[in-house]
Amino acid sequence: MSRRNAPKSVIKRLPVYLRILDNLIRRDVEIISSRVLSEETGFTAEQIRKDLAYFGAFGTRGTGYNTTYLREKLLRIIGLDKETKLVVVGVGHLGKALTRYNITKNPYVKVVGIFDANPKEHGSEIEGHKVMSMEEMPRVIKEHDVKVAMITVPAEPAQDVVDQLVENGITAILNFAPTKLHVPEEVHVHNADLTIELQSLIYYTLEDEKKNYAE
Amino acid sequence: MSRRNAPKSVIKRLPVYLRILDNLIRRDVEIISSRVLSEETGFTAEQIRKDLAYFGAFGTRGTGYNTTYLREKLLRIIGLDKETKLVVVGVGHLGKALTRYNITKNPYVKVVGIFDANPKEHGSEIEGHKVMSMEEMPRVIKEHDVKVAMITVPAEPAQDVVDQLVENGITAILNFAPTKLHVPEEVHVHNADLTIELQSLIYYTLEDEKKNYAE
DNA sequence: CATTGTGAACGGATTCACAGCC
DNA sequence: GGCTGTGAATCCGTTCACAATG
Repeated sequence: MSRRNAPKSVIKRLPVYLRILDNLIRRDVEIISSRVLSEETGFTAEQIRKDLAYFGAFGTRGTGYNTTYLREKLLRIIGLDKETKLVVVGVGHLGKALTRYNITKNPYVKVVGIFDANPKEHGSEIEGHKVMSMEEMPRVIKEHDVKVAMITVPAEPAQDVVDQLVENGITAILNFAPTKLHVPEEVHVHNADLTIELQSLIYYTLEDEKKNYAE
Repeated sequence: MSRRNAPKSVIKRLPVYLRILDNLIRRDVEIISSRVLSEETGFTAEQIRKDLAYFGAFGTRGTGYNTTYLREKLLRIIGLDKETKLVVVGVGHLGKALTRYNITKNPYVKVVGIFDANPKEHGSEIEGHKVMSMEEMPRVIKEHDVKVAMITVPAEPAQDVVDQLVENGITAILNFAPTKLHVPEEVHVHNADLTIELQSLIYYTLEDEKKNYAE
């Protein structure tokens, strides 16, 4: 069955399923029902079945899903069946931590270039990877045919950095800079904005205090 | 006009508006139309007007919105008109970086406690704040009446940490641990999961390669 | 008979279109 | 005239209910 254009919300859930399956397989669980997946993920069983059905019929009626088989299908669907190359731009505290996290914890992803505008950082190492100058970025992206970038620069230079990335062939950007990025339609941006998450969370702490907002 | 129960999607956009307003005010812009806000945020002008209308009529027909006035309203709506106290649990590389980020970049938020299970971290400082043992957490939360927590512990201990937080009165959790947290209905969790963001992004890099997934 | 896979019904959020107002 | 505020129409994702099937 071929890929129908699944909604974004579905795509965001696929990595969750993958993570649960990894855990189950580690515990030698071979079969899993949508009901149990539901308990593990917090999504409804119907939703899980429908999500998977966007890409094919992977289960067995009356039984459930084979964990190993489903995991392999998900890897293929998400695009993790082959290693994804990644460049990182910006190595402040957060950039360093996130880069380290990706290098050590994300087996499906390979960091092939780390860049920063600050010359003081050039040549320093993060988990054995040297930080390079921005000038080297185009060469590295082309050399490895990189499509995915993570940026953790401040808000001000972010758009300029993104323009350079897009110009050199990047089509997917994980943005930690606290700003809206403008990119061509074919380029995908996922924003991971700490401040927005935290502030919208704070909203709910006063949810029950029924207050007035005009005057 | 009083707060009607606005959808989650609206709440997530409020901090975006706030950030744009902060920038505009810094540039001495006094009036802004929903159309220009639309260009700055990427949301449609109608959506912006509707979002704001959930909380009141803050604009002037024929003119637009007064930036300073709207900013103040938004601060009040989100709950940022008074300082929000925050505790942090887990100070690995990522926890340290995020804590630093909050202390230095988030003026509306005040970190009142940083905790870690690892005794080696106890007494070490992050931007002048001492890291404490988990045993001190209940006291600090009660002393400051803290409602919001950020957790950056590994997946395994995350649920246990969350249970402790909830037990001590935390009602809002920003979760960086790569796992689903189970909490009572009245507790709000926002997940900020790097791996999920990155993996779902990778999906889109192969969007155009029309492939088959069942064999 | 348990569980998947799926068309139909539902509901919530976005967009449309325009009335209301400065 | 221009821009906000908003009911109505639309779109899209979730839930429901059940047919299909190992």
